[in-house]
Amino acid sequence: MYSKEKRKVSPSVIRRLPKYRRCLLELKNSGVQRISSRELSRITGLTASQIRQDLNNFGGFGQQGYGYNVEELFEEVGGILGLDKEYTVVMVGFGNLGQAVSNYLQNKEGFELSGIFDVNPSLIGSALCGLKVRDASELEEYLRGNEVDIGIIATDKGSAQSVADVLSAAGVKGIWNFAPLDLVVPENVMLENVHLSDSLYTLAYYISEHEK
Amino acid sequence: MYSKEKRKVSPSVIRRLPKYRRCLLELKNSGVQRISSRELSRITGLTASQIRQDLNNFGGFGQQGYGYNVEELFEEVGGILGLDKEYTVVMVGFGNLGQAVSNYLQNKEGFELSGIFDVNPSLIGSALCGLKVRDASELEEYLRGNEVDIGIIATDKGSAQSVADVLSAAGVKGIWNFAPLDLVVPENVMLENVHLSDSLYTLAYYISEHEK
DNA sequence: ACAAGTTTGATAAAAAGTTTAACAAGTTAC
DNA sequence: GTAACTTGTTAAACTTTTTATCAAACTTGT
Repeated sequence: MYSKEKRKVSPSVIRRLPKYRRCLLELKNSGVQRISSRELSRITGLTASQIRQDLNNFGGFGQQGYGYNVEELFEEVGGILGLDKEYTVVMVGFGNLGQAVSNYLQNKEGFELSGIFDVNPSLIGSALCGLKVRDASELEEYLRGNEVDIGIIATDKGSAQSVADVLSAAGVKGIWNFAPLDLVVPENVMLENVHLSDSLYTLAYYISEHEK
Repeated sequence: MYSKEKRKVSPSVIRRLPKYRRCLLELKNSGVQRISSRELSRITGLTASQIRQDLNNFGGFGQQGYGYNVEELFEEVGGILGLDKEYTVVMVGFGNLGQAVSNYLQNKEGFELSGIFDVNPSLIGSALCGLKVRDASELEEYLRGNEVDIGIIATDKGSAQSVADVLSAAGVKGIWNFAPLDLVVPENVMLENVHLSDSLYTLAYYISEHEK
């Protein structure tokens, strides 16, 4: 087994990977078997050169004179993104957003929701998404007994950091944070934020900027 | 009225503005009246130089020897983001995510949800978020009779582009898209995406990258 | 009113990141 | 076998982003 140099791949490239994958899935579903960077360029709006260079960060998946095999490349990109693995997930905070995201996860392969936690007594005990909602105070104990890869935080702002601390201490590998603040986590815990307010405000900025 | 040069401000700066605002709000709520870029640096983790330069893209809000007035700067940043205006919003797609986002908007000042649309017969007619859910086929007509600034798309992938077309044709200023695809919109319509899958996959990437 | 200390706004320099261009070498297809 | 095609790779160009610096302006305390 040869170990490839661990050069860091730029964030811009990483953020384009899901788009490539989405695009390849559509091609695959349409029965297309091969695709050239030129064609992909036409479809995605990116330059062919950029597409080739992006993919080459991870290896040479194409063949001169032929292009890329759609199905193979789709799998490769999935592998790069870590989607060939199975992740165990807990949801902390089961308000509207937590419920929506939990539901969303039900249809996602590779991400298995194993526990749901909330502080609201009227939610605790109810069975939703096929799981019983547990009291948030049981989170720490639950994590001791169950290996969890990803913790999702959909609590309010006030509780989020302490939840993040508990999750981090328990050894989760990543946190998907929906609470509107900047969490502090150990550097071995990967943090990905979905800041709805920031996104909406950015939109408001561009709207009002555009009107000038 | 003097018109400032319309130099384009970099995206990185724009994406930091909501963070500044969040931070300033906390300071304001804590009763802090003045703040220097040095202090802000300590709190946010950004460099003082960068903070000053970010703010100076929009004007000189500080005063030498003093720093910034917290409340004033908070308002200024809000103004830059366009949060001093009122936006009329419609939600298209009222599944789990649409409901969660609608609920989220209820507590947001400046964004008034005026219409909710879905195709699901079991939802249509029901009153949620204080509004009656309308049949999605009425969207076009509704937009003719009501001025709407922002359209939120929380439909499935298949319907999203046609909804975007209807919204764009009706003259909305911005689209907040939650559907997992890249919409094509006229350049006078601002588009902001919240791609949950992309975000989750990015997290998966960094988790599996980190394990190597 | 003054001097010492503070802090901004602005400019310039440096660094980092990203995109594009170009082409040799390998493949395909006829 | 040859013409057309397309990748992987390198290098260059470009853009963006960050950091450093300092004169000018203000505050504060005496």
